[in-house]
Amino acid sequence: MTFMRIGEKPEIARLPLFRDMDDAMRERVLSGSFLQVFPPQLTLFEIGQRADFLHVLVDGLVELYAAGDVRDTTMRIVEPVTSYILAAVINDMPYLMSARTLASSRILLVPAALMREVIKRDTALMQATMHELALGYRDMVRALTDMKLRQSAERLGHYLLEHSARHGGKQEFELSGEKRVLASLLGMTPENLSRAFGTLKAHGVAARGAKIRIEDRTALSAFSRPDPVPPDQR
Amino acid sequence: MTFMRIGEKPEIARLPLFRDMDDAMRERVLSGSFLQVFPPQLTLFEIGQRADFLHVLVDGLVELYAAGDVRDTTMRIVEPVTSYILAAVINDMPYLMSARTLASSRILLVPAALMREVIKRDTALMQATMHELALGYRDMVRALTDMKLRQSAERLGHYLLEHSARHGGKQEFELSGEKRVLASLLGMTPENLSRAFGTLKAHGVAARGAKIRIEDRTALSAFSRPDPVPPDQR
DNA sequence: TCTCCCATTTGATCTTGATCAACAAGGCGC
DNA sequence: GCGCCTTGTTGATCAAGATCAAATGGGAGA
Repeated sequence: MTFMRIGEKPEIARLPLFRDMDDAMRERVLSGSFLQVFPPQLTLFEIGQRADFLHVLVDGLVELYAAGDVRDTTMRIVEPVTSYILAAVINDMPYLMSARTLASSRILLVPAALMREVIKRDTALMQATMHELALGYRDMVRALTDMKLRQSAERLGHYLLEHSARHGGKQEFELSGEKRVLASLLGMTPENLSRAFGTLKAHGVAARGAKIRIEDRTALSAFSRPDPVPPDQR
Repeated sequence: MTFMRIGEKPEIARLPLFRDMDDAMRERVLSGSFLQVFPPQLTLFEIGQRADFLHVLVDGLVELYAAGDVRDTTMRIVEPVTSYILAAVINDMPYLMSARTLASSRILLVPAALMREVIKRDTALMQATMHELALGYRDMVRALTDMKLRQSAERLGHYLLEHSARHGGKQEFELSGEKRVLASLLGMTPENLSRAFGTLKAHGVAARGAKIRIEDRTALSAFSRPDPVPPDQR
């Protein structure tokens, strides 16, 4: 649990959330926050807790998941550099999801009360927060329709296309995180994820371990029926 | 298509979204908007369109739905008095859902550009918008976990408990809208919704047509496994 | 009041994905 | 290098929900 005051974090300042705000205000936020390193597989917070920090994943990998009585389900896999659980912080409400690190991670912890206070003073930050929440809302709308309208292999195909697009559109890339987590994110069992990869072989996807190659983007796209509305520009 | 300038709409002014803003600014928003009456089953807007108006349902019933190639799915049933599609308006992005009236409805149409302009000028409105979006985001998180973790009869049970709570906690109430729409909202077929009502008979729910009576709230709650986090206060 | 129409319900069967079981394949410590 | 433990894959069966088909029933209009 190494604590350290923040020095210069240009990547954080470049985040859409903090980009447009007043420099002095940003400095105030950052100097009131700490950058902390967490080992893999560590629970960062639990569902139901009062939101005490806004998190910004600087480096590593974090899983957000919700718990039922019987089993958990992965809601989101957070890659750097991204903030998360903004909604709970804004409204000073309990987390709806738990979080754990999937890899050793560097996370900026912004005290929720500080965040709320600065938001009230800095209009640019408030506007950025508003935009961020609207984008998050739209992501969730897409995730829900995905779950309701597509079947499992289609969901996987869709995920691979999006994931590839988010990482520079390369046709070859590596999955982030374990397949079991991906399966849970996509709302299926690990067994069925395997079978879904099998199905996608016939639709332009070559997979060996975590290495994925999209050999026929058109075919995959046709199979997984992309959203009618293109992804939001961020 | 009856257009009318708005006169006094205290219920709209009382909405969380508009409640705290400057009176003159609110007047500006309202006088730039129209209150319009729509017949039932009319499409209000289609997925993919640029968001041109923020909607506030004053009276009636509206369905928001997303379309796949094969079938549609209901995303939300909007009851008065509530605003909707705020996220698309804020970010000036295309709608992710289509909307249709389920009953004859009176809807306040606020031009999106006007809304965005006033938000920039009125901090209280911006803050209210931010809160609203955060709540909407949390609703979607709940909806997604609901879909991923509960099976169909449990989803129905959960819906009935929430619906009852939202309508003053009465143990007897009427469903809003047709059952086919409810089925789609809950991510099942109308046939299975019928069967789900059958299942719930053994868990404290009496249904005759659209009239529902929750005879044993404890049993129903135990069966449908409520969220670990209680519903957000609005 | 009587029909007709359409939403809903009920029943039978089919499909998808979950579960259970066993096996393969790496990666890591000793 | 060797075994061991975790992760992923494959196969067989099971359960939930979808689909197809047909019957019921309630309400609006004649």
